[in-house]
Amino acid sequence: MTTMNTIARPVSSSALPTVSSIFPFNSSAPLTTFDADNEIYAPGQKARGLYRIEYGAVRLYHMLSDGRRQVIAFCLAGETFGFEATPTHSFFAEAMTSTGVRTYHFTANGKDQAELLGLALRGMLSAQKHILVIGRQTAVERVAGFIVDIAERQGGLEHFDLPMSRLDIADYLGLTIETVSRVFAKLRQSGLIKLRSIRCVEINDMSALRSLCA
Amino acid sequence: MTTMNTIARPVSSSALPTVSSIFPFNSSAPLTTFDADNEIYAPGQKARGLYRIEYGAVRLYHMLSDGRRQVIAFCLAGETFGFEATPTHSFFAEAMTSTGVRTYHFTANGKDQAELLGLALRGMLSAQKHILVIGRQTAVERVAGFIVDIAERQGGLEHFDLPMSRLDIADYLGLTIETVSRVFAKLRQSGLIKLRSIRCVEINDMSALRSLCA
DNA sequence: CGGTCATTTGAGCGGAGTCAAATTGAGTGG
DNA sequence: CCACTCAATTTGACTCCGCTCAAATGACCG
Repeated sequence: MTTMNTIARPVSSSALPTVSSIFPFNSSAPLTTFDADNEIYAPGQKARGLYRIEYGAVRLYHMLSDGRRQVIAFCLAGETFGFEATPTHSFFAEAMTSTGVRTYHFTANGKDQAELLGLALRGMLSAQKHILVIGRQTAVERVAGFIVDIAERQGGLEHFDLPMSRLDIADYLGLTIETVSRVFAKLRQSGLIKLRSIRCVEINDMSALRSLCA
Repeated sequence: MTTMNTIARPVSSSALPTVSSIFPFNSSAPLTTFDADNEIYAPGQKARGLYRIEYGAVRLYHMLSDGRRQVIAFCLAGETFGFEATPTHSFFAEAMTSTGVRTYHFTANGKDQAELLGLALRGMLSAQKHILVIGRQTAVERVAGFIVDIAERQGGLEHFDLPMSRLDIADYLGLTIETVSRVFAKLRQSGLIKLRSIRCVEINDMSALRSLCA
């Protein structure tokens, strides 16, 4: 049951995970499962611990009152989310596909604290880097960077499945679904990527893709 | 968004500061001073601890190779910055005005760890909220939210000085200097704010300003 | 008072958004 | 295996918010 959505996971220092992070503990909390698009938690709910994804994928997002949505992070298998600076959650967490998570609680134990601190610091850095992407990069740069990022987090294989829809990608990159679609088309027409299917991307020219990221 | 980050000095659980945070320790490290626009650290340099601002203000930013800049956070007096997920710094830190900072080092001591964790978590949340602002809000919403944020962090007075230039504001909000200037003009013409001087803002209608934040 | 730099204002452009229609594709049932 | 349905995605046409380029104004300082 460990490998369903794959994932090797060599954490290199340059490839930093999202808000979520590789979970450093051994443990065996009970497994909770969620179907696609089911809510794991919502803003205002009391935070009850950390969630480690056994299989599947999760989106964390904000929502404005008029419906505008901003996805903060995608968390993949092996990664951890649920950190909070306050006693209550600040975001929505939703399964993107059928997903299984284990919940963990931290103790005041020094080792736990140190590990949690590392996760929080990496989460902060990841969010800060995303600010640059959204604040100063063009649509092509954002999408190219996104593809490279997901490719690396999936283990760096030449092809991989996107666990998220075009709408999710758009809301993550601060774009619209149409723009994301057009950029994918452009990258495909330029020969940098191939779309084996709508959700399966094959990278033909990784270095060109990287140079597009600015 | 109504609460960009916010908040006056006493850190309540609901009130979170920027990347930087209110420093919870008593100590008396030596004071280091920087003139306006002087570098405190740069990406790649070895991180040597945390910096608490005694007076002045600091900007943390990213830079793309073609000169595009994204300010990640403004840190004001009393706040702390310099957290890193890696052994080296990831950003530029620069004094915005004449600034004095004290450097601190954390020990493996449990209390220190716990405090640092809190700072990191608040920094992460702050960055995540900024992603929403930059990814999904209009120019007017961003500037209105920014003014409210700074007003609250300056103590919630009816008027206050902006420690940063229009260019800094633009690079923080993912806009251009011209757009920031035009939005300030619009807010002034609408009677929501008054500009006592180019750097001094007076808020005439805080609730209208808040409702503009979306 | 003149010079320099920051900011504002104006005019026009363009990248990404909006609105709408066409196409693809995953299911579903016959 | 095929026909049909419905949702997701793609593509097209056009719009507009924020950007670019440029000039005017204002603030500060020797």
